Amino acid sequence: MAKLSLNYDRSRVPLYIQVASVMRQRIESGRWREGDKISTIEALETEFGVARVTIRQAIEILREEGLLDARQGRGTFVSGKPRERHWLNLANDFDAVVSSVKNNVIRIVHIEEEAQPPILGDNEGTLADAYALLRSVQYNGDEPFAMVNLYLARDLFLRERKRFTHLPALPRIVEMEDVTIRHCYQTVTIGVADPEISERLKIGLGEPTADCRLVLVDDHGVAIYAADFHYHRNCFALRRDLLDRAASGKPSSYRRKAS
Amino acid sequence: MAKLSLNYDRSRVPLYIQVASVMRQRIESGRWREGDKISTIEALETEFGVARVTIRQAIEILREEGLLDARQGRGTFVSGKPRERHWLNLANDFDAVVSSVKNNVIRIVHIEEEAQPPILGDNEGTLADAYALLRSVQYNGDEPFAMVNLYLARDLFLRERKRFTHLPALPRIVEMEDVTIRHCYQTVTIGVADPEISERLKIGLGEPTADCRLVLVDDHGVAIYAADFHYHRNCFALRRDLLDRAASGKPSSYRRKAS
DNA sequence: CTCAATTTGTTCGTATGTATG
DNA sequence: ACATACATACGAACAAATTGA
Repeated sequence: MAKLSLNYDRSRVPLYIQVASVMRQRIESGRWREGDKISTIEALETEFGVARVTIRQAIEILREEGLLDARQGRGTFVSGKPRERHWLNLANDFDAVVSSVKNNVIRIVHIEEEAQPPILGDNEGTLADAYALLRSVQYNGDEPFAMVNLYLARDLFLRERKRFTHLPALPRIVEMEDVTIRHCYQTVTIGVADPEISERLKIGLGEPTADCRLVLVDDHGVAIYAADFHYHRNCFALRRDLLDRAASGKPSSYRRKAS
Repeated sequence: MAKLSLNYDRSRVPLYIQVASVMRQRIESGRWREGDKISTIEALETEFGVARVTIRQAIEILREEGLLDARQGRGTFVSGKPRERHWLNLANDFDAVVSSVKNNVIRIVHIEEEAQPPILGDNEGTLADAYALLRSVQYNGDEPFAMVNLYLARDLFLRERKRFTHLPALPRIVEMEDVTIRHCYQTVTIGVADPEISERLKIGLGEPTADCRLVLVDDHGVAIYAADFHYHRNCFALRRDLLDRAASGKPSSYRRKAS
């Protein structure tokens, strides 16, 4: 492996933190299993191309996290696994989105009844006349795992102000008989925590998040609902079977179509 | 906004880099538009709760990236946007995956004909007898944007060793008449760059990546193909319309089902 | 039991980076 | 621009614990 010091310029993050990240990854991925003795400090020194102290600093970080246990004269051992990750599975169809949201424990932390409109992408419909902004945090027990900025068409918001300020908006919108949802655009990207997200999710500024945008477009082409879900990166996963067309009538297995 | 110094403990990343991340985000998101004069250093000092020099260091980073232009006596201006992001749209069905892979410019960088088997998830089928490991890098022009570790059932690999060592494997597997693909499991998570990825994608160690795992299971329940795609986070996006059931016969709009 | 090899723990000196006021 | 304090990183030497011959 090339010297890390060369890669160092690329990231500006302190070296020992970079090394710790990689080691944590090795434990998570199972490459280093619980109970294993990991390479000696000297070996890691060579592998990563950094000084002894730097390796020790990285080990110290993981020791504080309970992942490593270093014993003088014996070696360094894997003493635990990171908390289970990726327990949140992003819904893969509209019904699943609605029902997953329905059971969420949310806390509305900020409301603007007359907010700046959201910035819409190319194919995300046209803006409504006005929007309300509802900012909420979603909890799993005590742990915040997502922050949501929801731009809700103001006329819809005003119809049930009380309700929208306390409960998830999506199920209510679906219930409205005079609202037809034509499209539900979903975009998943990787973002970084701004001060607001950092504060709400208790993560570091600039740390990555899974950003999931959901835009509902009605039969007039208007984006009546535009929400940005910022998920804690550790809980986020999206799983699907690209060949599961049970609902679509397509064959559930694949053979070549033509020669 | 709370003092940044308070959040600092959470991330261990140098303060001025955190500040730079937030400023970059503001430019990307359009909150600071090109040509705009941004707040004075004094105002930023107050807003972020950090020292003057720290703000200046952050501005210097963005100046090197061509995003900001500081003029003595006038102020600091937004002078550009980050390179267009999220140009890569992850395929949403199996055919799209195959055809997107088909046109990829890849370079195989490492081969193990008898590799350790991959670690499979709960519902990703059973292991084949043996696997070959093919590591490749995908390019967009000169820019590497993804690194792939592909575990390919060894019997398949041996059938066309030459071909598999030069061209994307997936299209070839689909062509094989005696291979039936029953499932194509896809899992998207956020990972971090290990030394290998860091080196291949020219990004910093520990920086986030979009990790997309693809597992093909045949009609015997065997995982004949297990690939981990590690995408550069800036190019990655997943876009879909959760109500687009054109192919499925479901209604293409949504009204409530029952009272 | 002792010795040597191995491995982590500790300390020094030096240079540079980060952050404040 | 300066003075100050602390963090990061290197290399090297030595101390202490463990292991096995």
